[in-house]
Amino acid sequence: MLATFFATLDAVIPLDPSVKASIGQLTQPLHVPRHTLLLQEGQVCRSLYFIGQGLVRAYRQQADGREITTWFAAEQELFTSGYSFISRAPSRETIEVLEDVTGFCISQQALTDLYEQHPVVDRLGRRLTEHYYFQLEELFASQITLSATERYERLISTAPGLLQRVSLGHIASYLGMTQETLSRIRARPIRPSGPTRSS
Amino acid sequence: MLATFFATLDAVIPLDPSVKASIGQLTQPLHVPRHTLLLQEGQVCRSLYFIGQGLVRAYRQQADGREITTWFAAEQELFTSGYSFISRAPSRETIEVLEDVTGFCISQQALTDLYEQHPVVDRLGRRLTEHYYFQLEELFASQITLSATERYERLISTAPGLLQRVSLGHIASYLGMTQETLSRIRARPIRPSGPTRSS
DNA sequence: CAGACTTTTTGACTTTAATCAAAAAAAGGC
DNA sequence: GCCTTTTTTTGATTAAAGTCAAAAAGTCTG
Repeated sequence: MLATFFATLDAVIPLDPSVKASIGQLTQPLHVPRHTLLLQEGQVCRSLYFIGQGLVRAYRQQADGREITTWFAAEQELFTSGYSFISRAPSRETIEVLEDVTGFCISQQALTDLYEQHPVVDRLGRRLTEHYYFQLEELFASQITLSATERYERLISTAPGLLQRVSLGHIASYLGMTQETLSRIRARPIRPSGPTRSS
Repeated sequence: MLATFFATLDAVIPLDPSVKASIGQLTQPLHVPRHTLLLQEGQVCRSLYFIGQGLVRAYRQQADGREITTWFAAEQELFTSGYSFISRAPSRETIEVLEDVTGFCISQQALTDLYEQHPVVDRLGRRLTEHYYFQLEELFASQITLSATERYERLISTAPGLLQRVSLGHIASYLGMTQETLSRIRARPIRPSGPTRSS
């Protein structure tokens, strides 16, 4: 439903009905089944997507064939292959649908039109980009400063539902460790997380 | 000189003279000596800076007292403590002047005024944020996928001058390794970077 | 529900980089 | 220029996570 899409955007910056009308006109409904590759490495990402229902991930294929998951996106989230979409350059990442997706998409051209028609969309884009920047900044900091175990614990607290929906292999590569390491971390007894008195 | 500042902005998006006039009015000249802390952890970052001459770094202090350098900025670059500046929240990073800086700064309020006066500044901000996002994305990918040696080699090719200007301790924490590890990497014989025939 | 395929776990071993400690080299201040 | 302070290097050892291999558990599908 478009309403949830608008609600998500309104939370970033309240939009006039005229802006919403334009967005509504330029937005296409989207229905893609599991296992679909919405974008393959080397292609230019021509759309910005909004997920009403479902789950996707992006990954980069390394020279040795290994896949590194770079992000996940689920309900009420926007996604695209950022650099490719903005710069019209071939993408270095592949976008894979992990759970059937229903939602909306906006083409590059449609977004360009929106930018020209409504200056507030530039502000919306700025706010969203800022938001994603700060999120990435924290993720990066955690990668530099935390151990494998701490990164796993951080994921549990920032995205508790994800573990139940995504295979451990994908999670492990997202956390910058091997599947075996993640499996061993999970097998370890839970460490006490604070002073607990058992009288 | 303001001209180099405008040239940097013009490279992102060409600005009308009226916009430049507003920017010029709201911009303060900046002169800070080496060792100055432009921002300390816990303070709100109230300015966006442009460097005409000089070099700064940002770092986070970890619980164990260790400093992790999160970025460097030098000539013709903008910097601020992003999240703090945008959200008016206490900064988690400290900004330290490594080489005397001359440049300009714009206050939060001035930037807000600019956004209201000239919609094109929203677009400028969006483009700049996008640019920094993609840069961070690549840095993050390199952290996940590359070995310590490869990360060092990447830095040499992406920022060749930095090594001559910054201490190894700062570089090492920026690259996510210890100073000792970086020192050992540098001491190692240069590995052949391609097939070379010695007839 | 049986077999095939995929995912997760476990084990033994290796590699990479961190840690702790100290020496050597370089930079700064008087 | 000399002494102090900081930075960088070197050495020995440890810890963390990766690798390779195989077993176990879980899923999908006809």
